[in-house]
Amino acid sequence: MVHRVLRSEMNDFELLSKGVVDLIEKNDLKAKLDRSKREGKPLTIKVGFDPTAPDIHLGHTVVIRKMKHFQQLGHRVIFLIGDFTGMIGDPTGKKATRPALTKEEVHENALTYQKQVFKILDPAKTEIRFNSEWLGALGAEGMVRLAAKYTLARVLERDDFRKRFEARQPIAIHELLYPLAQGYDSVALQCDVEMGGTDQLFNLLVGRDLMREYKLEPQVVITMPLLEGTDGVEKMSKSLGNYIGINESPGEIFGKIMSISDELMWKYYVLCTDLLPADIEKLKGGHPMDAKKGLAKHIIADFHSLDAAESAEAEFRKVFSERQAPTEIEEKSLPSSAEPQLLTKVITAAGLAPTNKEAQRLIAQGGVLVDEVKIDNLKHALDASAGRTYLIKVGKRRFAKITFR
RNA sequence: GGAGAGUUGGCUGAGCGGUCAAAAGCAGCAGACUGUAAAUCUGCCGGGCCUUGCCCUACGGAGGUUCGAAUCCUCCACUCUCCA
Repeated sequence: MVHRVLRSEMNDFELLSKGVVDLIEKNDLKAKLDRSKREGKPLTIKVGFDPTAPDIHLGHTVVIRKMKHFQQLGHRVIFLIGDFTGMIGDPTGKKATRPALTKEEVHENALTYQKQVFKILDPAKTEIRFNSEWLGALGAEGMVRLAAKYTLARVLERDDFRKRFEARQPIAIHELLYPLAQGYDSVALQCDVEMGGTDQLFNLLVGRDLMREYKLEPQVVITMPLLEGTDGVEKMSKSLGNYIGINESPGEIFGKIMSISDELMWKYYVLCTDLLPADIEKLKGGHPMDAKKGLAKHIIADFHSLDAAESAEAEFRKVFSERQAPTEIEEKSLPSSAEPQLLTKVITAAGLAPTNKEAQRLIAQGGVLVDEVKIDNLKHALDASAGRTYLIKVGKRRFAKITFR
């Protein structure tokens, strides 16, 4: 419904270029769109995904949302899973090379991807492909021939490589082959458009060059902004722990959205909702907290439902604004004993703190409430006879109802 | 192949042979405040122990020197630089 509004108020080119960072070349895209309309032939759009991280978060959805826009205009969208490149493994940093994925794992991950990605994309209009299909067939000889089409100097133009090179950090040879392999995907699929985050710009442009080498019409390259994670600084990623996964519970998403800074919220509005730019401007006049709640609800409605969004908001108000216990509290059973048990031990046993030491700190800092009463005595012990139940609150948002049995 | 530099806690990055569970910053956690799990301020930030202290594990790996080693020596692994 929202996208209908978008379409009716923008022409195709405007919709497709909304929010993009790079669009190379504008005129190429216009020409392709015109020709597609004239000949009734949809364009082929490719976006590649890493098979090792099948948890889709909001950062991924920025590009996926753009894929959806292409779909809405009737184009052919290819969700490309980089199983070949994934099998080689990307040895970033000092850690050992990632264990190569087996075929089974790759397919399992692909299914996980599908389940999530179809919350945004239209399954009927999405083609899922694996690049091992053509890269595997290339063989060593083909790979060498492919490598012959590019030079080291050109590869080192890539900012990422140059920085690492200048910082004297290791670069393994096969990493240099990555852009080539990715570019070859475009050759094999004869893409009209390839999209990615701004960090992908170089790889996408290599695709353009390689297509020329193979006498194909070069693809249009579109990059989308990278979405900062909940910390507001680093790009959203699972390994940094600053991500909001689309499979997370409504309550979790709501809280995480509320934790982003006021400034960052507007970027999320542009990139993670289909609201019209004009409507977003209007929101800026209101109270930031209301705008942020609205954002959280939009996002939850996309991946869960409107109802879920409403109840997540109610729950948030209850727990954080009114500081009450949440409606649903995790229940834990612990073995009873005749002797009273130290609160610190109980907290750790209930999984509310990772270690005893941590539990002690939490108590010392006044972060622990038992049955709504603050406990600041490290040696506080609970009557642990069978049947006793306590409501323990640790910090602002960790609750557990524990029962001794 | 030769010469040299380096490897420290989740990350960045200091560390004179004892006063090092290891500076500082970031991240994280807690408290206060508030408009939110925003911002700001304060505190905490390896683990164990009914804990004012004691014990265990930790500075790439394995040995060694020493009363004592993150700090010195040897070997190994890995990374980088320069020369070929």
